Amino acid sequence: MATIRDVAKLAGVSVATVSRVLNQNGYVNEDTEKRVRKAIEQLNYKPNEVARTLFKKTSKTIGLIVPDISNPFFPELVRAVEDVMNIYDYTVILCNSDEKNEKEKQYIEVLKQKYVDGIILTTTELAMEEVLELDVPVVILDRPSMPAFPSVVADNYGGARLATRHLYDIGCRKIAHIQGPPHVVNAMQRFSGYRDEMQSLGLWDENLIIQGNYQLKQAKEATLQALKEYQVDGIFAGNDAMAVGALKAVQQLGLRVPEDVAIIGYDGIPLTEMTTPELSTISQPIYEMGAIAARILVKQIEGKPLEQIHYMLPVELIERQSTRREKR
Amino acid sequence: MATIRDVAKLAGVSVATVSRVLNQNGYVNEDTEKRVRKAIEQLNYKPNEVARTLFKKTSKTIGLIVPDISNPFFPELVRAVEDVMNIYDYTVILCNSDEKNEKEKQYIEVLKQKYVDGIILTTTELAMEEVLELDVPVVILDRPSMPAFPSVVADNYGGARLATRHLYDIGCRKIAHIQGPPHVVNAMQRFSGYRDEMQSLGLWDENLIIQGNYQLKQAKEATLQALKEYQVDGIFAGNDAMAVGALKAVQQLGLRVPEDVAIIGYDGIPLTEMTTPELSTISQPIYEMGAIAARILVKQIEGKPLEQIHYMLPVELIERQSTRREKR
DNA sequence: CTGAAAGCGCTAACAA
DNA sequence: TTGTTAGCGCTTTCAG
Repeated sequence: MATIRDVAKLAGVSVATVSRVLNQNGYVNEDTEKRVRKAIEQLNYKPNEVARTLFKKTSKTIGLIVPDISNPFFPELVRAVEDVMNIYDYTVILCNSDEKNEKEKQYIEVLKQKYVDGIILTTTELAMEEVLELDVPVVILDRPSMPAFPSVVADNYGGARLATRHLYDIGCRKIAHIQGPPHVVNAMQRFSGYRDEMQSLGLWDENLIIQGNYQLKQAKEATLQALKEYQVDGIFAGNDAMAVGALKAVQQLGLRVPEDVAIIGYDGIPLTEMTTPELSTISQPIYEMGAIAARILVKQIEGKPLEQIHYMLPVELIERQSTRREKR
Repeated sequence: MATIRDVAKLAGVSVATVSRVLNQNGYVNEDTEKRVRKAIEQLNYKPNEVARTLFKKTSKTIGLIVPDISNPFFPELVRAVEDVMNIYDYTVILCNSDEKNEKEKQYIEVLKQKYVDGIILTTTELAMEEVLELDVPVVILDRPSMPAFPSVVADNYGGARLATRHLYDIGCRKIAHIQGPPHVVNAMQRFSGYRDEMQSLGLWDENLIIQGNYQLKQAKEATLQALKEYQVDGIFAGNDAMAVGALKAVQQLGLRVPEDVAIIGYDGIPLTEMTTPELSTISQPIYEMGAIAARILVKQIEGKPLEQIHYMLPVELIERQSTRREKR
């Protein structure tokens, strides 16, 4: 590995001069510049990023903390972040927190020690103070929590009302909701949307709430249980995985989807097109959420003003077979 | 951010001494050590990783290059790598190559400049030379290609034979194969397994080969086409996504799965449990593959000998509804 | 057992 | 326009 000294020696100039041409910074004679560039070429010299980082305290690296990349909601989000950061020559360190406060803190510590230029955080668990005392730019993604930071989220409340209303529109009157984990903010927002819509339709009934934890399996069991005790003709699941669980439960009981029970999920992950029947869902602009988060992080890093601090992206009803009935 | 100088000053010792207690390296008087530790505590001092990296040329960071994290095969693999590296205090930089040589080269360049301690590579496209002249440890994951490097792969050939044989065992005689992209080594190995098994069963027929590209959509179209032209009673898809495509095609033609056409996929991603009927598949130990790759990378980094260079992990037949018929 | 000093590879004043 | 110099924060000889 050639260093800047080697280049300087070969070109017959000082390292300062080489640094100047490297960073297009300060004046340098045209001829000298040519010589330097030739030397760089010859030695195939690439500046050492670590040394640069040590001096400039900026690493062209960001940290991305997600609960669990193997949860099918996150890969697309991560991909979007990576794509955009890549454009701006940033590299991303991926961290899986499992929503554990302990792991998050640890990661943040490590990231700081590595001089990351910013952090994108997808989590709710993190105690405010921890993040507040961070001296790097932060963007909160997907799970709204701290108004103090820029954030990118989707319209969970509105989406939930939309889903509930859709089930109503196709004729459902006993609409159950499989709820996500209570400590996850977006799950609670979806619940609120469901509740408000049900109340305004005059259909609200506490017995229609099914406890889920965003996992297929648990949702299936809970739905099985619920369906035995209570009659329902529509299910709005808090995410797509749970919608699949509900689908399996309904089918296992010998009921038809959508004729006997209509089902709609939430998130719009690719999986929803793979079931039979295909699942209706509220689709979030996952890729766009990640991309915007990345872009506003870069803006912050570059010290540019954000024209908007909190992004709430619209969601969209995707109507598929699992809710396709005659409208009344 | 406190530096080692601050600690030294507060403890009334030289930085060298502080460094010694930090790295348990060299002798230091017990009392002195106590004073130093107290100072560290008081200032909440954390050594600056970047400075350390510059000096030691080791960053406690590795690069992980995958084709595309949003392809459902990779999240679990990535998760495994992250989990294991985390245990050894390494951090992972995630890179999506899209199997593009250009992007891979670029990433490798960047990773080298950041002094990563090692690279895990999931790709076939990379020209040998590029990687060969890397001076950091490398592990090839999932896609066998270069015997020069340690690798972790699954038994693609054996798995394909197993799948084909399974379809035969449940009574299929016209067994089609949806092939993965020709430039992907593991797709070709699976094809070989299929071909050899079919030949040894005396069922080989070139017309039964369907061209796929590992994508659901394309596989569905191709299968639709194939089914119209040729009668088949079993389909072995080169991966699970294509198996879903095949499933959709078969269902669209009004045929029953598994009665008319049995289907088996490959990979064993969670998705296979979510379809109706649930898909039989050849399950690869995805998490384990990632974990082993990470472990042997660490071993290499630490300069320890590998007891084995090439790992070929066994696969497993998972029998689900899509092939559940009476055996004959 | 401890400190002084050199240097990892780069950048940024400050002079010249 | 260019070179000299002093660090960024850490580790490691080498003396003492």
